[in-house]
Amino acid sequence: MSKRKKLLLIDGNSLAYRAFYALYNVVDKFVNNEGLHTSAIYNMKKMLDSLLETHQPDNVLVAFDAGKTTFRTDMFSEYKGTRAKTPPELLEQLPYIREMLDHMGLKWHEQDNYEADDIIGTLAKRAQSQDFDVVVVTGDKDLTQLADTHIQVDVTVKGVNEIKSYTPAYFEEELGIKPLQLIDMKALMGDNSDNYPGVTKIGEKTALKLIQKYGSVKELYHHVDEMKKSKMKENLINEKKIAFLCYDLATIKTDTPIDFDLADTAVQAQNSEQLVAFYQKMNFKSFLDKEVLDSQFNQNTQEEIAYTVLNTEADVDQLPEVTDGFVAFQLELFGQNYHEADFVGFSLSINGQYFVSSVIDLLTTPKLQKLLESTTINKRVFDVKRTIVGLRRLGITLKSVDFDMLLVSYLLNPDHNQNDLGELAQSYNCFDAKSDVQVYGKGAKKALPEDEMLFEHLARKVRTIESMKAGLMSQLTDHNQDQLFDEIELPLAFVLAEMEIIGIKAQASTLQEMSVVLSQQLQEIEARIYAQAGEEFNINSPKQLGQILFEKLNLPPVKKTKTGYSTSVDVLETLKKKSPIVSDILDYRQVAKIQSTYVNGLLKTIHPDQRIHTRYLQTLTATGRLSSVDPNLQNIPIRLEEGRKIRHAFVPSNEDSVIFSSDYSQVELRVLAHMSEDENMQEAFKSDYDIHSHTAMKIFNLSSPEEVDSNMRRQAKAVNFGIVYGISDYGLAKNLDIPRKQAQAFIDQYFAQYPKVKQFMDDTIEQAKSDGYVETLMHRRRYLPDIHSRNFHLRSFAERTAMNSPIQGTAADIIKIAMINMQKALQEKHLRTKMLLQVHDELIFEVPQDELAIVEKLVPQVMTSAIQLDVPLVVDSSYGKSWYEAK
DNA sequence: TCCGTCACG
DNA sequence: ACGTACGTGACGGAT
Repeated sequence: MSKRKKLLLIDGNSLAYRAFYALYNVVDKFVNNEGLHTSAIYNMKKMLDSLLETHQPDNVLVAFDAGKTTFRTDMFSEYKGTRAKTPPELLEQLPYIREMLDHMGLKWHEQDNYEADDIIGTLAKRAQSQDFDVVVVTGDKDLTQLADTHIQVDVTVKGVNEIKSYTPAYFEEELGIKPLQLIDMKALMGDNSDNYPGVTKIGEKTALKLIQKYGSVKELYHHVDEMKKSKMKENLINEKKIAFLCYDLATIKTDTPIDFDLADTAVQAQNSEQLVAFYQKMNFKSFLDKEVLDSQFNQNTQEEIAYTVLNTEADVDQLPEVTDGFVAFQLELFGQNYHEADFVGFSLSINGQYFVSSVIDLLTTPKLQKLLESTTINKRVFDVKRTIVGLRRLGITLKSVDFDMLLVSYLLNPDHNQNDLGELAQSYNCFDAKSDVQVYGKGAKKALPEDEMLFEHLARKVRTIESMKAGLMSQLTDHNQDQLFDEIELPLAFVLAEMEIIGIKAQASTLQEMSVVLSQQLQEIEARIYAQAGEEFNINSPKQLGQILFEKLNLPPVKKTKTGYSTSVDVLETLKKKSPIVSDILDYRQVAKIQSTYVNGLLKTIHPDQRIHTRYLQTLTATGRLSSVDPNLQNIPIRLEEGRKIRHAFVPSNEDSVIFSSDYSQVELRVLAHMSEDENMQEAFKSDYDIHSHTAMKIFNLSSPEEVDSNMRRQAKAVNFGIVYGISDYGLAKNLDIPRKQAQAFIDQYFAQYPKVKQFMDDTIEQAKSDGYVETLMHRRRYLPDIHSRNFHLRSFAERTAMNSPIQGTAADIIKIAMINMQKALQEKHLRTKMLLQVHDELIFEVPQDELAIVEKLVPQVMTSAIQLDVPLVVDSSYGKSWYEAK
């Protein structure tokens, strides 16, 4: 006897509502980083797990309602017309529930014109005839009409664990009718929540009595004349049509035209990798962290590690000679900022043996220093730049590095930029080393553990670096990224380390003088604002400011944020005319920003050597750009004169030098011209036209540059920017403050004039869809899983990202190559000129006067020849006695 | 720790 | 109908 298979049919909408309202009182506690509510997703996951556990189904289908209009609304336009709108906090979660089902290997379906009920009814019948036992799970009693032999309908009472199971027998016992007679009952009594009326004055009790007596609506009307005279009889006769309409409305379809097979609902293996990524996106710590990881550790860290502790120079002398040609090395620091963080210790692996120490000075013993500075023994590390800078503080110059676990992981997937060795390894399913948080704790509790625990942690780190190398390097080759790592990122780390170590001189006195002036200004503006507001309040508080502007002064609130009124610049700009206080607030904001972020902020970061040593994050951005922290020297003001003055504080080390700056002109558009191979665009750059004027001619259909006025050029410039960002009519319209139709017309005209740009954009999106990622010229990758999302917002975002990333990323590749070549050129020519900063398309140097003539030629020459494109690269340079004057 | 705001390319 | 320009970091305030 063959065992019947089991099919679980789930009413997705009903369950999602249950999941959502069960956590309604804590709905705001379930919000992920991006502000998305996650309560229903979270609870749905728990419910699904519980259902799968209980029923152990072979097949599962989760059915959803497709939309408001169905064949039932065609029959009766008010059908479900009184339903309250789905709360937005739930609505936004539905796409993610579907995504989660995909990751879980469960099929889901929705179908235009039909409700979830009809999909369920149809499949239930189909499965019944194909030797399945069917369980329907829903919160909606209507579905109980499906109960039959081998079809059981479970109606949720509370959660999913408390249910009422409807079988034909239970039906008979409970109501004295058969399941299908429920439809007849509904025809008479109607349904309030679905908003169809039934026959006047007939409710559940009367309907049940009538159906028990006559068996069906049809039979009832057969005998309606025989009924004795009553108001009810009148109603029944008058509303016969309604009764039959309601009969049809209540009937769940069992012949929905479904375009897939029952076999397609077989439960698939869940995709753990995608699920983990999904949990991370949702911030579902409980599903991810503790239990999962801890159990992994218990199972996987069985393998012990033996290590030798080095305490004295004599211990170091006992170290074996390196015979493998390489060592793994970890320099442990307490804190992120390696320019000043305390040393914790170090570990290394030599010929498969592990050595650890917390005596940092042992690194400067001749044997170890020689090892680290050796040009023949390769070093394998996690975060080479951190290691270089840290060691330099001890007077050691790290040389010959052939593997950086962090850098390689980042190139393989820029999302894998976890700055923590243990966590990164864990994401690759290597559970040798714990994360630093697991060992050191976090926040106020962060502290060094006992020696034994620390030493084991350090030993495991180097073992992890070693064990990860082969796999990661071979993936690098698979990705065609060997050159990107060997010739760009790895050498760049050494260049960046030098720049960070040198730092840039910042004159505290200049900033302090500014601080005095700014404080004075702030006080004056503040007084004016208080006078106009009629009270004192905290201008820096958007909440208090909103109350003053929009409640007390009754200015019209233009835009709202999640938490209240928006008081951002564009809002205030539109309110400027209405009240003079608005201009004062804008001024206050501007001055306060300069004071707090730039004057006071920068003052705090000046080291005793009078210099600022930023850290470039080489493994952070999704596109391949660098970022700069502690402090960020890539967003020093320049656009407005008041802020630009900050640049007066950045000066050369000595009086005989100048600050010299070179920047690429229109590098992203040139990259686009190259990558798209668009002849019109390439022609503009080859002929050295003003690209924005050129675009203006194209989109405004002009025949000569003289016809381009400044407004046309401004708009064309915005279009050019838009193109690089992955244009949309909406975005362009907002930026230019023009109607969307006109924005669309600009875009259409642009693409007509630069047809291969359009082709390039389309191809890039296609590539993202088929490969899952996009690439730069140097094969830097970015994965875009949301390109397949059925959520419009996410999908559109992924599409724009697909268009932008290869362009922004290639520009990043180019300047990185230029920086490596630049450093080499300065060294080879024995110049004293130092490269100090990089600001995405700009390099800043400190140049002794007597080298100025050379550098003025050398820098542009190196930058423009970094890569050979089909269009020329152009560099503009300038210099002065401070960064301010290098403009 | 998150949010709104604003500085840069 | 939906509802956004791409990439970053730091600050003060609110929670």
